[in-house]
Amino acid sequence: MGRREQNKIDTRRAIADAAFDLARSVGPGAFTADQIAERAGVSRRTFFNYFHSAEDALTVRMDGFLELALGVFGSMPAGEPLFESIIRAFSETTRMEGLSQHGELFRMADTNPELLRAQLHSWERAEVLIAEALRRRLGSVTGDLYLTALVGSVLSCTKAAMRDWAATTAEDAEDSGEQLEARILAALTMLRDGFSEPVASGAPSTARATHASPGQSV
Amino acid sequence: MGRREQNKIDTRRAIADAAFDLARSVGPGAFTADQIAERAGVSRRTFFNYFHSAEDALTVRMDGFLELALGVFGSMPAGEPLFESIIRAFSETTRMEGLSQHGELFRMADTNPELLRAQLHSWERAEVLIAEALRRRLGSVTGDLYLTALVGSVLSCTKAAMRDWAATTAEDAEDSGEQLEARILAALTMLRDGFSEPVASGAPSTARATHASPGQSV
DNA sequence: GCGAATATTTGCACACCGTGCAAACACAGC
DNA sequence: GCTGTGTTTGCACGGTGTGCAAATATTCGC
Repeated sequence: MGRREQNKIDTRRAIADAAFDLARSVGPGAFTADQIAERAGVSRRTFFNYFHSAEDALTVRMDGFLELALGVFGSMPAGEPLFESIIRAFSETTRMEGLSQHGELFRMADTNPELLRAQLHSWERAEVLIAEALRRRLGSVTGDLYLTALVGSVLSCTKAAMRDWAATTAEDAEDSGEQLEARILAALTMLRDGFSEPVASGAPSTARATHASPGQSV
Repeated sequence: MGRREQNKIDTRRAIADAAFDLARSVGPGAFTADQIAERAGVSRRTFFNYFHSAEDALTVRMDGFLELALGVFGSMPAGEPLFESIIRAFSETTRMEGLSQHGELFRMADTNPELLRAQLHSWERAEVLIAEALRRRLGSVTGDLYLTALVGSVLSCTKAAMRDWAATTAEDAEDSGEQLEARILAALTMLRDGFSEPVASGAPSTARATHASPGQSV
């Protein structure tokens, strides 16, 4: 990798880290682009070369999660039932590092509309990318509506799982990753089963529905 | 209704209309808050009393659609199968007036990130409201994750339907409303059936799956 | 290594944004 | 009318986001 590429990656990371540190210490929305730039050791102008706004610098991690999921999905065997691949792609992605930061960022969005919007945009971008990947996999037999509705629903369920996880799981829990994985699995299973019956709430992770239902041989 | 209330409603509408007119004539993102205010006959400061940004003034119609859907849903018989109510609530809402503007706004979002974010935020707000309504209806037997995943998926499907509709349907088509209704019905039916088999694409609206499947007696 | 070509960073300028504040104004109720 | 309350307005101010050109860093051919 050339010097140029590496420098850009480093700079981007430095800015994102500075933004996250600031958000953590003074709260989201309570700091300026200048402060981020200063802490990252770049000029204000350079900050805006990398991100459109302070909040955008906080979606790098979320983007990373979704890109990783997309990558994992791409490496699934093509013959595997569709929902199998989807579920495994997202639940395996929970084994990535730095997951607790995601929870923190999710919670921050509750008190900061701009950050929420930036995160929603991040999901939206992922939706487009995943829809494209899925189209390549399924070919042109499927309708656009089917494809986009499916991808949107999958991401909505994943989002709901992460929200629930962020809201209920202690930040430094030992089994944080497993907690998230269980919720993603649960939500996507509900989706595959058409939300047919309401699922009792309360303590999650017990009696997870893992029974691989028949059919689903897309 | 008192003078005060009526004035606020009028002002809000005047601003929203001014914003929409401007977006239509010069394009989204190509006008300032000052211009909206001037056209609406209020001061710049007053504009910001009503909306946080120029783009926010363009989500009033979308908010209206979603609030209307929520209202329709609330008036459904409580004993009706859940998906019946949901599908009817959204598809009946397509009979509202001014639907073509929604299509226009959807398309505008393709070229304007800020508008897209504002619209995503609008859907997000609706998601929260609908989840609350659903919780009141279903009681506390359902888990939070089930509820939020369901609502998110339903709205994702509706969103996908509107996107497809906005992209493929002529703005001034006579049967524009029916076109949208058919797509919403199709997408929500896919969801209810767990996206079990890929649906062939191409010309929509023929052979719509209307068969009321058994079960679903939530 | 050296210099030309190319990419990135930086400072500057500028229009615009979003909000606190207090005065002016409009409406409601008595 | 007169008073209390809610709304609009102008003003000021710090912050945002971007075009531009000069300065700086990296790459590549030689």
